[in-house]
Amino acid sequence: MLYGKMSSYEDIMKLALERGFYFPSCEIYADAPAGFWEYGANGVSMKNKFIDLWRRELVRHDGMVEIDGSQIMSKSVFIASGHIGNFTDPIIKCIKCSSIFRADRYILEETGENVPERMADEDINAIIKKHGLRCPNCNGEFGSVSRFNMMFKVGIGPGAEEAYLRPETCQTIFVDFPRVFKTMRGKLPLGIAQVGKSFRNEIAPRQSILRLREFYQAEIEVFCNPNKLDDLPKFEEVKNTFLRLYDQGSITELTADEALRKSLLPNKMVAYYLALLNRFYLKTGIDVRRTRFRRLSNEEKAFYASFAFDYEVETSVGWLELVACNYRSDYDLNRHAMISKHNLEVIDPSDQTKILPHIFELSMGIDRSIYAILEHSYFEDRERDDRIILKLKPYLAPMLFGVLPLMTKHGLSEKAQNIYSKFKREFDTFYDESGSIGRRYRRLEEIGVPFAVTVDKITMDDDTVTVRYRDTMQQERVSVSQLRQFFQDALFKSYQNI
RNA sequence: GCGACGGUCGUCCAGUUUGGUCUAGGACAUCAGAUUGCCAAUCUGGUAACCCGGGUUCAAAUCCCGGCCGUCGCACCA
Repeated sequence: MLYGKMSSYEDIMKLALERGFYFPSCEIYADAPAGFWEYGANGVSMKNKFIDLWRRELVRHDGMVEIDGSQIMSKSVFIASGHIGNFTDPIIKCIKCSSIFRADRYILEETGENVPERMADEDINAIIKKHGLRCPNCNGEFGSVSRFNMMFKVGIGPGAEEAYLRPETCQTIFVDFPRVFKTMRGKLPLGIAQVGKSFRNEIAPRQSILRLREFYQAEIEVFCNPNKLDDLPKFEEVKNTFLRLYDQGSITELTADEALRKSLLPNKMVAYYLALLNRFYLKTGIDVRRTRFRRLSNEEKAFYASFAFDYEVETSVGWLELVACNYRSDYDLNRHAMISKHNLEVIDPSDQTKILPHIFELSMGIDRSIYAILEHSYFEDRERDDRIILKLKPYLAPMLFGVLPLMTKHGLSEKAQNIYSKFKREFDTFYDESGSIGRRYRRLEEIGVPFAVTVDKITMDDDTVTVRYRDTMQQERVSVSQLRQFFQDALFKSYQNI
């Protein structure tokens, strides 16, 4: 690889701030809350292209349907989903030093007494009193139990009717399932996908876009017949895809097929989607040798999951969870059917049986993925060339090429602006005549622009330009009339060759 | 949320110990001009900051209080 130094969180943070990939929300105000970040121009462009890639490699590839649902959903949705019952944690606060503890855990730890999830606050208070529990930090007394929920509550309309910002995008997919299945003439298995924002009131948001209170998810919910998880002909096309499975401290690399035969994966349905996911991340330019699928233990996995794999990537801040792959069984549809009193069963057309589908999901964190791509693409060499290069794939780079006149004299500016105008609606490109040519090349490299088009004196004679390659710094002469084809090919080839 | 430490141009840093000489300095970046004309060259000039609020004082970037944010640790993490 080019250059020795590993990129760090600080490098990426600095680049993001200086070059407008992302930055803190409301930053001109002192009361700007933590956990909210904005994408700037370069960040948005890259994020949009990431989502496009996700659509190509997963949604379209697999014939899924995509929806775009509301971010605010009714209270009933979250009663059904379990977020209100399971995620209002009882907490106790020390009156003296203000330390906060999970009441149920603390009581269990100190007394061995089990606190059921739905125990009333008064009963919990009584237990604390009975055992005379005090703050372990300062021996102060505890105040009475209060509730903390990770969801943001909102009041709808003048009556302030209780509703919540969704803590995961998938809930809209679940509640929309019957209509989407009908209107899209659905057949099992059916993938329903969604990109959008989710909201969690994290206690301690940290590390910029790695742990946000408002964040982007790209979720895929595959609705399937639980009796046919191994009846999946399309598995053949991915069976030789290599997967890196992590278990008991070590990573095993083997094909999806082998993983199935060794029972490291439960069925073809899961193996198929993990393989697709792996292929997708290969195309993002993340170094897949630094990724793994980690099977979660019973203690780690979410309450709705019967088994779960996390797709993780190694970065300078440790292993980062990018995608949660959960087998949610019929938990969600079952609960929504029960609470809403709608029958959510469908006919599996393949054998005309009526079933409540099971769900396997790929829940992707977009912000973290963007970060991981940036970090794995960042290279610098301070000693030799003093270059910082973001080696983004051309189809993910914020800009595909810059148009630069070698000098501003002899009509070169005008010629270059002409070329820029010709392509600006078709490609992400921009014009720059400020500073020396070398400086302009460096600026492009730093935000990952893979090509530079330079207009020189020869251009004025024969209408050719030089195209410079970011990674090699090599140049070739291309006729202006061939530029469109050149960039279309470049995009296509970079995409095909992976 | 708790604890420790910190917060000065876009970025990094000096200045805070001992209040005044700070009308806040430098480097890089950026903008304009000159010059060169294919890899961060040079010269000239410019833009640009003391996190917010309150207090002490003749005087606050500097001291005090509160808040916010950041880093780390604990806790949390669907």
